[in-house]
Amino acid sequence: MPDHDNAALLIRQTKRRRVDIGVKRTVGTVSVGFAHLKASNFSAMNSHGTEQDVNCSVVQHTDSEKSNVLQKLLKRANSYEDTLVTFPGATIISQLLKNNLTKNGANELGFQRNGLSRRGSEIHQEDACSTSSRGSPQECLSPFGRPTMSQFDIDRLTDEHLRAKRARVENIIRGMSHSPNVSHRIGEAERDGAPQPLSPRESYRENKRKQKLPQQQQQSFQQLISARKEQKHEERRHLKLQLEDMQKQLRQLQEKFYQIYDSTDSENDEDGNLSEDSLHSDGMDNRVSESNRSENEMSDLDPGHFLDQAQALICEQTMMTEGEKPKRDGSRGKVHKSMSMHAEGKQLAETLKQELNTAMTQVVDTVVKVFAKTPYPHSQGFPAVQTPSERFVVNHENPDFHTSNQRLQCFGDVIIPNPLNSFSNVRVPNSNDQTEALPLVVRKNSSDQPGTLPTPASHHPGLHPSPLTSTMAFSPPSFRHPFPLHIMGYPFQSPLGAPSGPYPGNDRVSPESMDLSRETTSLRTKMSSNHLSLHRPISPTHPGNHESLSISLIKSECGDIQDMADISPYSGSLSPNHLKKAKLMFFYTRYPSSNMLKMFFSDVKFNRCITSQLIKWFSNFREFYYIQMEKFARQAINDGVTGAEELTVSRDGELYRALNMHYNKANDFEVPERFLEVAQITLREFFNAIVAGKDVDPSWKKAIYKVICKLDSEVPEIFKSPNCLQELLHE
DNA sequence: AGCATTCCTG
DNA sequence: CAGGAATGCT
Repeated sequence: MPDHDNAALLIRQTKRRRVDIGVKRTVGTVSVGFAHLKASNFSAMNSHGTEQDVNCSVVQHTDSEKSNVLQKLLKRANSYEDTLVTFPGATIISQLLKNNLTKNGANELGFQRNGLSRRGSEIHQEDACSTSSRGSPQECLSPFGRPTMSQFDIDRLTDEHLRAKRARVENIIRGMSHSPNVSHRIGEAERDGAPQPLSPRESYRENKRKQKLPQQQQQSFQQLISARKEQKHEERRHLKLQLEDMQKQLRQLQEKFYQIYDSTDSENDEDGNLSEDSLHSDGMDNRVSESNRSENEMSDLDPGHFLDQAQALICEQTMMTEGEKPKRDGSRGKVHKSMSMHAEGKQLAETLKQELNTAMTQVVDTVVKVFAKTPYPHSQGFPAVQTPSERFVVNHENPDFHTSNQRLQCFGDVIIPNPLNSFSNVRVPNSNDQTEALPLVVRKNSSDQPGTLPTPASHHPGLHPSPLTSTMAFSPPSFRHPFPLHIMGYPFQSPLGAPSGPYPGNDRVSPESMDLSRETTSLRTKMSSNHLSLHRPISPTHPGNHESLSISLIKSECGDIQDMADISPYSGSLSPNHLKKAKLMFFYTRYPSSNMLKMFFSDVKFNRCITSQLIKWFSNFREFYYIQMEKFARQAINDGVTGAEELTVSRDGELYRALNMHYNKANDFEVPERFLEVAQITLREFFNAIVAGKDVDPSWKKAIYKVICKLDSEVPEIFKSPNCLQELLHE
């Protein structure tokens, strides 16, 4: 929204206003200029608002969602079938498939809502499945539901598909909401009987297209619509007829099927072996009774569903479909058992087995090809043709069952039906594979853990391609410790602090610079990543020159190449201990002059870069300090504090804890009392200013800064010693 | 122009 | 904490 933008711009502009107190930081003198003082709005409090963003939506997988996931799979599996080639001799299942298609078309209203023939198209499959997710979820449960189709069917469906697509595109492009009764989503308009409200964006698009559409085209479009409606009605009648026909055939097939399996079951039972088939003889009987359904119930069974039942019977996994459907004692049951049917049924069973097997193989091939990135040899690696019963026996006994299920999780929202577990020889990701994303950034060893300096193993190979890294990667472990020191340009130093190694001329060596055990290594990280990875590789012929080369790189980056021969490894950069020292100094001085810094960091070879960095440090310190002050002042106001006198800064207070955590994280330095006083003054200044409403002034902090900058106290002399950290922290 | 400082961002 | 932008002083 424009208002938002303007507001943001305004905020930014006001924030951009400096709060420059104009402290001139020349030697020892502190002068305060007021003329140009400006202040800015503080936005520190905004950080509280981020909690609202932590509104994580927890995805809970309910059963219904699981079934949805299952249907997603099935949708995909159905679409995969479109890529399958026609199986030679696929007579029965082909017929089932064809009938299935027509039946779906007749049953699902969604199929007709475009007024176009979309049989066999992926869109239709999507519609059917998505619709069935609301109504009868079982319709799309099996990827084997339509495992094959004849070439004629494919051609016809493809043609219809193309026609449907073309017509639909025409509809969308030409006719979008020309008539109030014709929305661009015709199906919705027809179902709801009212045009869908359009978003402004959509209406904009429509207007654009409206202008380009002549009046005549609108009329012709309406004619087209009505014509297609008629076509649709006719098609619906035709489909109903087809459906009835198909249902008859289906019933016959079911009867034959059950008769066959009844006979084979009895045969198997005779030899005493409880084969998988025999185990389901009871279930068979149940299904036989189910074959006596009413027409309406039969319409809920598509051929794919029928095949699912067959699989379920064989593998003792009822495919969950029947349980949800109320069983009726059909009064029109017709169970014919004749010997001629028996022979015919056996042939039917064999054909069914082969069909199932072939379909399974094809589906699996397709699915695996789609899912597994690494292609595996087509039709290789599969066991010899098995009977469906052999193939489906597996699940509840298969030792690989659980791993297979786990493996399925690798497919995300796609779940492969259990029969596919038998593809244990297919190379798909399993539970032993890497399923979680590895962190791209290896967590650095904290220097809070003494002696755990980064080891070569912790380096991501892609992040540190420098020859140094690779060199060190082959160093013996005992050599690892000085590694970061070399990178940083630190001398290889004995723990006693005496300079050693190839730096005889180092008179500025300070032991504290070696005290890396506690400090964080941000600087080291930066240096190692910038100056080693991004710059010229070290010449392999000069393996011992890492340090000096690094130093030179660092120095040249600072634009100060003077006195290269006299470079101390310290002078090139500020160490983490320097930072620590600066933080401790902040307890005494908030506005140190550059000269003061030079005095207190005498072990540093100053140049513009170093000076700026040190000044920047203190600027950052102040920033944090004032942010905390304002935050706590506002918090006190919100808590009902009325007088600044109530505000105190004590060592057990939250404010002190925050400050101490920032400047004295290790808590190994005794914060001077004076700092508490200054902090309390600062806090009260903020409090009073806010209470007085001065914070409406963009430069309201200038007065506070002016006050605080005068409260600097003398930094103890011990800070001038390069060894001050040891002396301070170990007494 | 150079520098210091604040503010913002990552 | 550093980099960069903006700003203002000298």
